[in-house]
Amino acid sequence: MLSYTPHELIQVFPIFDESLADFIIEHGESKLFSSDEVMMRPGQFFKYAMLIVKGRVKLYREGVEGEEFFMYYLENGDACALSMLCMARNQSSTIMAVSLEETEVIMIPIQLMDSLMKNYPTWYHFVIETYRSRFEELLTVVDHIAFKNMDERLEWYLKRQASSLGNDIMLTHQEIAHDLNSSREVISRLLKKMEKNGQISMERNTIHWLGLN
Amino acid sequence: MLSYTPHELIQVFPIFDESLADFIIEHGESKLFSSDEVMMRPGQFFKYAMLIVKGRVKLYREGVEGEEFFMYYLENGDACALSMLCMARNQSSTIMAVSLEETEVIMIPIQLMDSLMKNYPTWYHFVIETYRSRFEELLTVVDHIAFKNMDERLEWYLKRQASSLGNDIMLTHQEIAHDLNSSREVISRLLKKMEKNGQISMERNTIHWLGLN
DNA sequence: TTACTAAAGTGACATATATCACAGGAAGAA
DNA sequence: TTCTTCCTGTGATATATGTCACTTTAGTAA
Repeated sequence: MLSYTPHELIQVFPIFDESLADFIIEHGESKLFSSDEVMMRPGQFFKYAMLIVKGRVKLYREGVEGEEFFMYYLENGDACALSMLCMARNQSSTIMAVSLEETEVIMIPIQLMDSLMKNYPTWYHFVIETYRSRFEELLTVVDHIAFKNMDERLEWYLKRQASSLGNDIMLTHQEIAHDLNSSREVISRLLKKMEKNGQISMERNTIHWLGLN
Repeated sequence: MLSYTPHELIQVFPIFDESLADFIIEHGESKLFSSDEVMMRPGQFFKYAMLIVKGRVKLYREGVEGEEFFMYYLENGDACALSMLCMARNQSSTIMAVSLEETEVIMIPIQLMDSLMKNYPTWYHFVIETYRSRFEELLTVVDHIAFKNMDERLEWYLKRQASSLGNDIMLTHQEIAHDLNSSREVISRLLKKMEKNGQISMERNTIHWLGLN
């Protein structure tokens, strides 16, 4: 039993209708993650679908030697597509999800999925839309690593950060390098170029996206 | 009205139950693609979900300058996850699907999706499984281009080809290079190495996967 | 057979990115 | 303040891959 009102829920998940909201409030469980908690880790087996009510979650792929590769953020109104793949055989999905801020999540037990699907058309619309948007996001990720050089990838990365977290991007060069599976020096040099081009300005620990193009 | 018997359909799509098979036979449309036909192209808007009954389809991503990047094959029993994203706004999804052999497809008009979802639980299981498997496949694709060097990617590529098309891989170095968005010379050299390592043997137009590791 | 074409092999060089080594500077701790 | 640590800048060099130029080979058509 959740402590939201249907109205509150619908504000975050506009696709939901009243009856679906009621059902979720009745049967969902609430969970609060503090900042920098690991919410999902490689090899984990999921018993819940997770809906993000508030906060921000970073999803990234881990390489066998501990490399990281940033994929996307989940924010309020999003669901974790991967947690919905929970019914999958317990294949070790090497994906990591980490909260970047305090994050409020609704957990929906997997046993309820079938009944939700059957009885709440808006639920499956929501699920399909979740898959669709993540799928498309993944495709653009593939595009960038398959076809683009690091300078363009960095630019795209910063653009995404800016649109999600605001124009003051509080990340070190090292962190950006991690996310792009590159090295700090390379990123520093490319950032320098972008600064000369007037696309960004830099401070210690922060990059200001000037968003001129 | 399709010319399959429910039994035939269920053989190809084992997850289907009798009533779903009946429904699809009654309302689906059949389409035959000959070899090397473009089945889906960038920017296309879909009015059908496509199920592959027979044949083989190659899905690849196209870069802005005409580069190619192989993603996966669809075979009998598969559905095109992307065609199921049809309800999506008409965003130009820059993906290409080309038949590699004569390919038999069932087309399900998009208007039927809601009713299928609602009335046939096995249908949404099928849809979810389609998404899930393609999503996972995409994730491993991301892994490889993000973390691996060309030699490992080539090896993985050949392994996938072998498991899908058999151990005699009838592709030229040029074609492989295209699929990996690399260049022929690089692929030739790496193949030479693999031959020395005893992983493959080579003939003109064909690579024999020896599958020793 | 001969001629032609597509596929494959190979050396030389170009480029992007990774790596190493180190220096300077800013922020925080003592 | 001084010390220390972390962030950033930068040159030198290594490596993987891409590109160019050319040769060799295998199959095919005449």
